[in-house]
Amino acid sequence: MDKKPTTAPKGRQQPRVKIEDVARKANVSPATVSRVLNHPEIVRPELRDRVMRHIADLSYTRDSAARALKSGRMRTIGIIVPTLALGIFAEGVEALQNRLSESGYTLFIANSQYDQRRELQELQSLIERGIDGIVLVGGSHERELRALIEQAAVPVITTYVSKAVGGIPAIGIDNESATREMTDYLRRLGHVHFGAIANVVPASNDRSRARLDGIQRALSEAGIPLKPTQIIKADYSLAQGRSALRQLLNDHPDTTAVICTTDTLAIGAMAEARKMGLAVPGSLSITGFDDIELAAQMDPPLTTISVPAAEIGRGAADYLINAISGSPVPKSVLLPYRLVMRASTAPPRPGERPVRRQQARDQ
Amino acid sequence: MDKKPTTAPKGRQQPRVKIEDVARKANVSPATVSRVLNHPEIVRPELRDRVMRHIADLSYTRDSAARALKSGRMRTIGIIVPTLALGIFAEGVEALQNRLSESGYTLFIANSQYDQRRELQELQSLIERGIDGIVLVGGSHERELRALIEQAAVPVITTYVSKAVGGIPAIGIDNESATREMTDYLRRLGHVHFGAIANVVPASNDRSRARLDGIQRALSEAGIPLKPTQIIKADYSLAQGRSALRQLLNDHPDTTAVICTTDTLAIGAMAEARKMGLAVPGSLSITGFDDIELAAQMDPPLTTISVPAAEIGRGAADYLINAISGSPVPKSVLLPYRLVMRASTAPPRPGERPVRRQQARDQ
DNA sequence: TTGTAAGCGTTATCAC
DNA sequence: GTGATAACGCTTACAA
Repeated sequence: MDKKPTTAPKGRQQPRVKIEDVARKANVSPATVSRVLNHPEIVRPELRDRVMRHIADLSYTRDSAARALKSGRMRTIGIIVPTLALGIFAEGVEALQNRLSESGYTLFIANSQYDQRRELQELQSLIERGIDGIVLVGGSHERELRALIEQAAVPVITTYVSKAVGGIPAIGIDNESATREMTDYLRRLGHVHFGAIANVVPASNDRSRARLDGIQRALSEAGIPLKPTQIIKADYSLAQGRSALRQLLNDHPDTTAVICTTDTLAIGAMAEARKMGLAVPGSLSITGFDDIELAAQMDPPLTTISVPAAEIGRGAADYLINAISGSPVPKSVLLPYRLVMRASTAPPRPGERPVRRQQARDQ
Repeated sequence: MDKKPTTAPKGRQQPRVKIEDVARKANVSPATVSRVLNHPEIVRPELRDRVMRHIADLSYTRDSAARALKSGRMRTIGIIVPTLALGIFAEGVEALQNRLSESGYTLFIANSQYDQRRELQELQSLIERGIDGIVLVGGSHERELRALIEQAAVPVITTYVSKAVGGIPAIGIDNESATREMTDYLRRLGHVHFGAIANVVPASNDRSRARLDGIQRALSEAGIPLKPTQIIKADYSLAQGRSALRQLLNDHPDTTAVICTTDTLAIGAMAEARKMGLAVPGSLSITGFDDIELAAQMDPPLTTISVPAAEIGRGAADYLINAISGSPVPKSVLLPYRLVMRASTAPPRPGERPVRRQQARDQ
């Protein structure tokens, strides 16, 4: 490790060039320079050009702190994600940032590690920074959060869910409806013996909760409600997908379809199935959620729900930019998901599994 | 899509509570309130408590723009990553953010999409925002970048590489040495027929370039230099890992070891090998780089290089915090990587290959 | 059309 | 130990 210590360059040593310097060089008043920058159309073209030249010459840039102080606007948005480790959030953040950048906004990022207490602290810190808008994930938050946001009078939007909760507008998909649809699809394939693997740890993850609800309701309505032991609770790691499948099949060897609330869990489940010598989808259908890049590349490719993360990010940016400028904004934005049927699902094959199926589907 | 438009709440409508309000309520001068906040130890305890109570009562928070204007410090760091889609960057960013948050700093995030021109623009925007420090990735940048940074007199550090380039200190691993070690390891296993799959698209990716260099140099020194057709250039997608392996084996059917500069490429290569009926590691050894979560979960688990992304992020934070405060900082920080030997590598089995290959093709 | 000048909210430097 | 006061760099009435 190269540790030769040198003294760091201390902050701005050369005093920053300011508007007054430009004004002096251009022989105009600071106000004119400011106008050239902010309302070029009201400055005489000839003068404007001269000023602009000097601005470029001195490579002058405005001090954003001073601007913010004067205008009350930071041109800054904050986002708090549970974690960046999940590609789905990373993708949304990236899209958000790109769109904001186009509009001259900059993005503060913070992460809560799925800890609502910490989310509140980060929000506090963001608000103190004077952000003009805030992006959250999901609808499950600490009590104080709403008061904090209201007091700061900062526009807010929550993402990856579709229903406004507690007055906070949302942009995202209907998670419950998505897993309902997935469940129905599997039912139509002929499956009767289901299992669910859900990343409902921690409990604050309301997206996964909704996904699990969708599965449970669809099956209840179909008259084959899930028993508690048919629901394996996990976090979002691949390893837990593995152990969850093992546990599920241990308790319910007749399972023919496993619905996971996350691709990562599904991929773990697939890996375990392979290890157990179970053919997918021959002996066991497995489904995921999110449609991460890897899903399509699995062997077999994973049937899953595609979540429009980039659109969510862009939409959140647009929402906030409009809200800040006082433009009309929707109460919430429901984005479509897509059920992507690939090769990890198929009709169950009666007879081939330990347990008899009265299934009528042909192969 | 729920589109009922409502009028957005416009910016701060209630005037923000300021230091003067607290001062009036507490019957002290604004200066005292400021001191309570910034140097509590020099204020009479009794007075201090009273002021603090009123601060809490009004839930007063300091205006960061005004503070920044006065102090010249924004307590803000910026980072520009090529993309957030790569887990390795997301992990580093998260660690960076966590450490900064502990120290009262907030992180601006921007992404360049591997476009150096865009990196420069984002940097410009960050500097205008008055950031106190900047984190970059890699050592390959636009010409103007250095001048910009120097002029702004902002401490900077580049990450995921270990050598300071052009006066910009670095924190990360020695990528070239890592692949060298990987290559040597495979050589010791007995491999002679190598192939490399490198994500050297786009060319600005100097980390991958260094990784490829490591492979090439190690093999040159061993007297078995790689032919151009033994090097497949790719981007960083799994799909390209697949096609790269196919092309490689097409041109060089006798290949027994494939070194990839990225886990994702390696996983793609493994998937393709399986599809071609090639046993890994029996017929073909495959290695990755990064040690993403999935690597250990593959079947077989992937031999790879573990990159300490979280340490890089934390280290970058510490570096900048020290640099900003004028504390001594190292010229660069070389972090150790780890060669993680798992089951995707084994000694070559001469003679067994050609036959299998044919069988695989015919299927 | 351009210049003058008054703040924006905070903190540091002075007096007291 | 505490209070008045003067910046920090910019924008915008208002005046010219």
